Order: sequence, then structure tokens, then C-alpha cells
Amino acid sequence: MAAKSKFAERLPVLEDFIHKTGRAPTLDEIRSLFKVRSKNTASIIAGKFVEAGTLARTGTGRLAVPPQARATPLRILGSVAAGFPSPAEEALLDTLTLDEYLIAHPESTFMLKVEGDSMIDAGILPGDTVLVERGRTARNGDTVIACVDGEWTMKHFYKDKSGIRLEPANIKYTTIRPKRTLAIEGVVCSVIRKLV
Amino acid sequence: MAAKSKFAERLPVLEDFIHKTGRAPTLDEIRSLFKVRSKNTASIIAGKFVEAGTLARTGTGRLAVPPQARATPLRILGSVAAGFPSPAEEALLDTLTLDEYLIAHPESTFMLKVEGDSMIDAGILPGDTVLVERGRTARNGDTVIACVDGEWTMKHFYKDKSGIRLEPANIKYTTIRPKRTLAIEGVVCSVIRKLV
DNA sequence: CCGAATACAGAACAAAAGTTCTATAATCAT
DNA sequence: ATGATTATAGAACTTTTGTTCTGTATTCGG
Repeated sequence: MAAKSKFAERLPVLEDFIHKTGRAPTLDEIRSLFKVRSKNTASIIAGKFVEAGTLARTGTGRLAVPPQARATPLRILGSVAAGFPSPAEEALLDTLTLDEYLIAHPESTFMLKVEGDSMIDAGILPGDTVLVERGRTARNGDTVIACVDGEWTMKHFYKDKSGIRLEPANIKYTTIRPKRTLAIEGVVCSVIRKLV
Repeated sequence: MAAKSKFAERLPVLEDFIHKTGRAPTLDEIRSLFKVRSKNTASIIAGKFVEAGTLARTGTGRLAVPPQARATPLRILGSVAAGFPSPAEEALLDTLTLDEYLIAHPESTFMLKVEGDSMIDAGILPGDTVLVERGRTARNGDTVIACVDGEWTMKHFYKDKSGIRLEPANIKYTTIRPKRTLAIEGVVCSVIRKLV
């Protein structure tokens, strides 16, 4: 045996559906998702997923995405100096999801891991993750992902009368003035560091 | 005139519902949301929101959350050195939402704006946003939000035989050994910097 | 092989969700 | 004031969605 249980087989398919549609499937969609012909079977399958917490139900019995799988609206506090609000104030706080905050163009945005310390003086450390928007036009001072003479690198972008130059944020490295080929592949829109 | 249009008045209410439930309302829910008694009215209101892109429809006419308002699964590239994948490779990329990546405990996580340069040597700059998890136990080396003698501050946390000390990441400031009161209000889980 | 448990099919059913029709009130420009 | 436009109410109706019942395969341990 050790054959994967039906449940385990179906779980990733369901998760994929939720990712793609942003909502829970209906029983009919479960039928076509798992190639079962009976609504009863679909209902039983749905029940298992609800039990497992992969799906939830609305007040009227419809299938829904459970809270923990949803985009989290984070409460926004003022500043470090202000500290945490009292429970009474907390209800008044504005909320924002990280997506809303950081991603303007979902189709062209990528996550990229930072290697090396060439941007360390700009507070971009090795191991950080950056969100890169592809196809965006770089402006002076932007942090860009560029391909210079076949090498991929992250630098500050500047353009003046004498052409384009790429400046690292680390005195150990020197400014690059591309000789042969230069492609600005994307602009770094945000920096993310996971601490714990 | 200049009175807010009904539509503009209702928009934040709807957005709040979507935020809270993670799904689109039904016509009946629209009725109670906007205090209208007719299903027809609700249907018309829904139509307006669909037109405006605030809501969408499933293949069977049910109301849904539109793609741009959903959690965005970002494609994960390897590292800066590897550059961007070719279109052929792109389909194979793993995806992750920022929520999945950064938020372990949604109920106790807050966004907080960084003021001051006390953590600058740890790559946390003024203007950055940090995600703070409240109620988490701090471990040696963690970055914490603390309330020392009535003052809110962000520091590195250390605990040894002589007690707790809070160290800034900036030589301009000195280590704090709390005299009267110390409350570790939260642990900084991640740092976010929006560049463009 | 046998019985129990599980998975599935098919159909009838009940409830929910959305559409459409008619009619009344409110608003607004002229 | 008047006609046009818009917002709303109420009800009938269609479609979708989910439940439940009955019966048939399939699997699995002994």
C-alpha cells in the first residue's frame, strides 16, 4: 500500500483551484475537479475538506475559503514611538493587505532572493527578498535588476549626458558603465526581510 | 450638491465586507449591507459594482471577488545572479503569496512604521514598515518593540545572567538596561521597504 | 470467501441566489 | 410645475447549490 489516500491526492488539486479562482468550488465544480459523477460524492468530499479546514461554509451552507487561507488584512499602527493601541482604539484602525500595499502589477511582479552585499548601504542585505517589477521604466535613483555584459546584478540606476551608469551601494565596489550590452530587466519595488 | 454619490458611499462598506469575509456578498447580503429591502435594488447595485470592477461574476452568475482584489500568488525566482527565467521556464516556477510568506499569526500581527535610525545598522531604515507579532516570546537577538519606562522603542533583545538589555543597531545610541518598567510588546517578524 | 466499511452513481428534494416584471417614490434639469 | 431619470419595493420566476435517500461497486481484514 502506502498509496496516497484519495484525500491527499485531491488536496493539491483543490488548493490549486482556490489559488486560481480565489474562491471555494461548488459541488458541481468539485465533480469536474475530481472526475466524479455524483453530487452525493461531491458533497461527501466537500465535507471532508471542511472537516480538514481546507474549506469552510458560509452561514447558508455554501462552500467558502476558510479565514486562515485568505489574504490577511493587517491593522496599521502609526509609528514605533506611538506604540500599540488599546483594545478600544483597535477597532478604528485602518487595515491593508500586503498585496494591496506592495503589488501594483501582479502579472509582472516577481520575488527574487538577494545574493551578495553590493546594495548593503541602501539597507538591502544578502538573504533579503525583493519584489521586482518587470518591464517598468527605470528612473534616476531606482534600484534595478540589470544584465550587464551577460552578468546579472542589482544596482542603482542613473542616466545622464554621458550615458547610463550603475552604482552599487557599497564602497567596496565601483560604478559600472556598461561596455557592450545592458538590459534593465526590472525595477526593485520593495525589499522584504524575514527575521523570525 | 457635492453630496457623495450613493455608489461612493457604498463602496467602502462593500470593501469592508470583502475584507472581512474574503468573498463577495450575495444579493441578500447586499440588501442588509445597504439597508435596501428589494432584491431588485440589490441586483442593480451589484451590477454597478461589477461594472466598476469591485465585484466580478462566476461562470454561473454568482458574485465573486475580482482577480485584482485577490491575494496574488507571486512567482519565485532563484537569486539575483540567476536573473529572469525564459517564458518556457516560467510555468514551472513555484508561487507564494506574501501572506503565506510573512504572516504566521494573522490575528496578532500588525504593521508599524519605523521612525528614527536606532536600527540602521541592522538594515532597518526610517520609513520602513515592520510586521510585528504581539505576544510572542522574545529570544536572544530578536528585534523587539518594547515599552521602557513609558517610552516606545525598537531594539535588539538580549537576556543574560545580569538581566535584560536592549541594544540599538547604531553606534550613536547606547544599550538600555531598563530601570523601572519593561514590557516587550511584540517581536519584529519582518521588515518591508517600499521603494517605488 | 465473507462481512464490514468505504466510495460512488443516480434521482428526488429543499434551500439559496439571481433575474425580471410591475409599480411607486424621490430627484433633477428645464 | 413638468417630464425625465433614477432609486426603490414587492412579487413571481429560473437557475444554481447543497442535502438526502436508495442502491451498487470496490476494497480490505480476517
